[in-house]
Amino acid sequence: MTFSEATISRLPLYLRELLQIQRHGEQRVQSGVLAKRLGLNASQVRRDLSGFGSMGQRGVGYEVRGLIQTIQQVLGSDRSWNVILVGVGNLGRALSGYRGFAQQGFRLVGAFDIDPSKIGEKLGSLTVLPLSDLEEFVRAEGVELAMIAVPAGVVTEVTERLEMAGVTGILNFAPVMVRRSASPVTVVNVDLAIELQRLAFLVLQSRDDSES
Amino acid sequence: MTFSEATISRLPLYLRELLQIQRHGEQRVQSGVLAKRLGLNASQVRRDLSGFGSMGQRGVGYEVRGLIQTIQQVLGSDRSWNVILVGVGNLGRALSGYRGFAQQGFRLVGAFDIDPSKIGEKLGSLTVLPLSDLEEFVRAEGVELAMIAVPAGVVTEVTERLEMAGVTGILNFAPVMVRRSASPVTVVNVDLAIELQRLAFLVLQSRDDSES
DNA sequence: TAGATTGTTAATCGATTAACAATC
DNA sequence: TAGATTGTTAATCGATTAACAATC
Repeated sequence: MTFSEATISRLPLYLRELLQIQRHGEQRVQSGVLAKRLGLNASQVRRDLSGFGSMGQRGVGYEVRGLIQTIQQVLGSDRSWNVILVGVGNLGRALSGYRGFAQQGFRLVGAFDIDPSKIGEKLGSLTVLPLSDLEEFVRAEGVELAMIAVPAGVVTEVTERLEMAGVTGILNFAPVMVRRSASPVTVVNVDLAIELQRLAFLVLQSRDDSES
Repeated sequence: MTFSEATISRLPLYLRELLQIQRHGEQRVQSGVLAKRLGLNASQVRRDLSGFGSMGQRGVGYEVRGLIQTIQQVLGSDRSWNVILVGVGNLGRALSGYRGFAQQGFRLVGAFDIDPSKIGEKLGSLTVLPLSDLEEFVRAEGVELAMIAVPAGVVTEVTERLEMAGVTGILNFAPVMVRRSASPVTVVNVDLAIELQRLAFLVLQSRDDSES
């Protein structure tokens, strides 16, 4: 069971739509329906899904429940992940309250900050801990993933400490690319300003198109 | 001056690195340096940048200042955009305080919520306005872009209202895909849970790799 | 001139799509 | 059986990369 880069990036999208379809009470879905909802081509959807082996029935479609289970298994959201948050600013707070995470098996088990005024503060059911507790906590709780929402200047330091402590994946929201030298840590960078920039560019482009 | 999809998605990344390089005091940069910083191939960088016409000097490199200006122009971040925020929950608050926006020409000029308890609240220098003021505000202030951070259930309604009011671009942070029928509005969807899912998958994959 | 690096071509690689036989 | 939809092939399209002549 191996998938292309492009297919992998679409699996979470399929999963989201399928969960929605399931909530709607549908038991089956066709490639054409999924394609339309996601703005893709039906052939593309069938090709993506065929990576799972035979999941569909010709003339009928795909069983929603089965597809969901399989995709969740591939993505690792059939199991639970212990996640910590480093940096309890505005963005960190937003992340800690984000509903979507828990639904996909991500359990926020700890939150850290360096600012003494924030230590001890409540974040839902969590208490903000000092950054100095980071390493011990990661080991004791078996933390695998970390979200970092700290100022750009301290990203490198925090990343290194997480790495040393044994975290295996980092979701970085600071506007600097985390470079991992030759370490075994996987990093995904999310830059909100870049998304806004992409939007602005697309808007300009669609204006040009409609003029010509 | 026309760019491929793939190149466009990299332009904001080039811009970010170039700004960093400039802050460092460097006046010139080579394709190989940019490539390394962004994890790309040097040929790819040269090919991307060659879309601007001749910006580099053989044997020397590219002038940082000139590249920055050109990319900003292409992306539309050489001018200023009026942006509003709809939905002042945790995420909305985080977005309103995000430093990166202003730096790239995005001016947050208004914030809206439907919850009466939030109306009148201060958000930096802004005051949260009731959703009922949306249309008038958009027209009066010449708002072009909107960020929406509202519950999934009201995304469609909010989107339609923004569309009718004349907004041309929407950055959607709610975990539902905004579908634009045949409207002229450009939408970019950002789903934070999906990024965490991608991370988890990549972590699983790197474990498999290192085992085999 | 000698060394360095661009700009661009041609080759390769990967992803999308149309089409249709297989089959429910 | 007739209608529908999958799974898969082959064709197309687009993006990446190596290589090197052009030129600073």
